[in-house]
Amino acid sequence: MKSRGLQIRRLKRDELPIQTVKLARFLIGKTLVHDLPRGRLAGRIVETEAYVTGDAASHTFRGLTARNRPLFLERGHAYVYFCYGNHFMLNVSGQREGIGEGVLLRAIEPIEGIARMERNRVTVRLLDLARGPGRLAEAFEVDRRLDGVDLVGGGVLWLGAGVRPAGRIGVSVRIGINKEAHRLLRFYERGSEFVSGSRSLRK
DNA sequence: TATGCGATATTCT
DNA sequence: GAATATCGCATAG
Repeated sequence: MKSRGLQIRRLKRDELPIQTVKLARFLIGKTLVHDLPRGRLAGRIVETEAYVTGDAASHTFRGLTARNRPLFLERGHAYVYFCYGNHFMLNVSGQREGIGEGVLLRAIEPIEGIARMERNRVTVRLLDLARGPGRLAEAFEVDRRLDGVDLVGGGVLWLGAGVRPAGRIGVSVRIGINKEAHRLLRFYERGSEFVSGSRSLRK
């Protein structure tokens, strides 16, 4: 008996705030979906970080390069890059075309395709499937082939409306950076066990 | 719980 | 050649 999964409505670009920090907050509770030939991977976004203009921690701090080009696309495009020689990171561009800003997706609560995520991650611990940006990309089979795709344009990797309302949203400093470490640009669903970082970073 | 470390590829200096 | 938006494992307390 094949599961039909739940209905998830695709978000339209018009629904995305035209401001990266607002988008980072907006995306908490929304859905990330990757439709693959053998099934769907989906989950609730529970943790994000914003990277904005003038931010030394942003990949666009020194302007447009071949790598960061997707961040300069109209809001809602994917920027996927390879980090620390091991992991892919998935970002959503957050501004009007020509402005290089984005939102890093840091953690997801798995909803659909869990068995496949377990295989992708070589772990059966539900909490660890997509808790952290590198794990998230691995669970969702996101790699550089998806760099630059439109997440609100009808493709296989897309943003959907929330299947359950977001809880209270917490704000904190970002994780894993050295520059601009004081800025409060990390957003998360408070109390969620699917959020990365230490316990204090989930409260 | 917290800290430390190695692995590893790509980008930019 | 240095830096890096990480992870998983090890060890200590």
